[in-house]
Amino acid sequence: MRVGELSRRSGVSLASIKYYLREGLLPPGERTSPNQATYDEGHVHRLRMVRALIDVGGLTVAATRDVLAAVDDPEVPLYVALGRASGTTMDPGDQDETQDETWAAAERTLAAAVDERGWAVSDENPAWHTAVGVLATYARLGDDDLSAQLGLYMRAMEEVAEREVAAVVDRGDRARTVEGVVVGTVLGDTLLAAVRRLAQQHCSLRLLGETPLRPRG
Amino acid sequence: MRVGELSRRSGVSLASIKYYLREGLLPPGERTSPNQATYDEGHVHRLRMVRALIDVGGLTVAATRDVLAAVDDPEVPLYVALGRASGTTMDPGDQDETQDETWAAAERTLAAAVDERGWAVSDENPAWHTAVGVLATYARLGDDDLSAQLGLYMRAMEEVAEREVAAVVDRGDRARTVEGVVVGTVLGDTLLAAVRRLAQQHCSLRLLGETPLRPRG
DNA sequence: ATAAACGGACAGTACTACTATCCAAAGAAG
DNA sequence: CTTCTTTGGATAGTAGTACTGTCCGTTTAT
Repeated sequence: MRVGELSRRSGVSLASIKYYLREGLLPPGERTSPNQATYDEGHVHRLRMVRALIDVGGLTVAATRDVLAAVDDPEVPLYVALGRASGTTMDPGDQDETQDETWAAAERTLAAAVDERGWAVSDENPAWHTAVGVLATYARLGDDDLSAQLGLYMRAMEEVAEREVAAVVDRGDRARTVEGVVVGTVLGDTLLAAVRRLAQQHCSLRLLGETPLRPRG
Repeated sequence: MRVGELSRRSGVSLASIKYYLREGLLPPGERTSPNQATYDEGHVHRLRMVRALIDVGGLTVAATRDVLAAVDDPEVPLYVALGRASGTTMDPGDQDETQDETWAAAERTLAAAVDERGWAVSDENPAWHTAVGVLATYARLGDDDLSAQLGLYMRAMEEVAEREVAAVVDRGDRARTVEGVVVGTVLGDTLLAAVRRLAQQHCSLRLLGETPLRPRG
C-alpha cells in the first residue's frame, strides 16, 4: 500500500504521516524504486499506536519517539523510555530544587515507606524522582495529607501492578509483550486517573449523602 | 509587600508574575494609589499553588486558571474544573470518534463495570468520557487486556477515593477544603502514576526473579 | 533630588505539532 | 504515449503555549 491508502486507513493526514516519518515515529516504507515506497499493516498499527500515545496518553511527539524506540530496540531499557513517557518527570536538571531540606525530608519519607512495604526499587528509576518531587511540593504547600496517603497509594498500586505484570508474562514474542507493557502503562495512567475521578464522585456522594463540592451537572 | 519581594519570596520571576496577573491566575494586589499595589501571604501561597499545578501536576496555564477559579468561586462546580484539569480530557468535540461501534461497546463495558460495583456516577462527569475513550482506544489497538483490568482499577481507586474523601470532610472553611481537594487530585494523579511505576519495578522483579524488561540502570 | 522600583502595555522569543507549497520523478488512465 | 494524479523529499509557514524583554510614565525610598 502507498501513503495515500495508509492515510485513509489510519485517519492520519498525509502531512502528518510525512512529519512522523521525518521525526522517526514511523519507520520508512519498503523501497520499490529510488524514490517510491510501500507500507504494510505494521505501519497502520504503528500509526494507531502513535495517535493513542499522543491523544490518549498525552505524550509529546518526542516522548512517543523514545517510547517506540524502546519497543523496537531491545537495547534501550524500557524503564528509561517509560520514565520519559511520564510527562511530568521533573527532570533532574533542577539542581537547586533537589538540594534543600524539604526535598531531603520527602526522600526520607519515600524511602521509609518503600522499606516498610519491602519494595525492591532503585532510586535510579525516574519515577522515584517524580514521587519525591510531588511529596516535596505537597510539603511546601503546607498541607501534608498527601504524604499521609502514600502508604495507601502504594498498597493500591502494588495490587494493580502485580496483576499487570502477571498478565504480561508469557505473551509470545518480545515485541508484542513490550508493546503491551508500554500501552498498558501509558494508557493505564489516563484510565486510572479517570477511574479515580469517578470513584471520588461515587464516594463523596456515598459518604456525604450528597455532593456539596461537585453539584450534579 | 510589593512585587519585588513577592518575586523573591516565591521564586517566580517578575515577568512571570505580571503574566499570571494578566492571565488571571493571581488576583491583583491591593491598591495603595492609582497605580501601585501591595501583596500579602495569600499571594505567595497562590504562586506556590500555581507552580505546583503547572510544574508537578502538568496543567496548562489555562487549566490552572480554571481550576483556581473554582477554588475561589463556589458557583463554579468543582468537577467541571477538575475535568478540565485532566490534560487528556479527549474533548467531546470529536463527534466522529464517539459515533462508532467501538465507542459504544466501550461505553457498555464501562456502564456494566460501574453497575456491578454499584457506583453512582453520572456520564456527565468528564472522567466518564475520558475512561470510555481510553477503553475504545485500547480496543482499537487490538489488545483488550486493559479493559480486563478495569474491575481491578475500580476496586483500587474506590479504596483510594474513600480515604481521600474521608480525609477532606470537616476541614474548616470551604476554601481550604476545596484547595485540598484540588491539590490532592491533581498532584495525586502524578504521585499515583509514579508509585505505579515503582510498584511495577518491584513486582516484575519479584514475579520474574529478575527484570528482563527493565534492566537495572 | 535622584535613583530604584512599579504598573501597564505590547513586542519578541523559543518550542511544539503540525500544515502548505513546491519540485522532479513515478504510476495510472485513456 | 501522453496526460493527470500521486509520491518522496525538502523547506517554509502557521497556530498555540508560556514566557521574557523593553519601554514609559509614575511613585517611592534615600
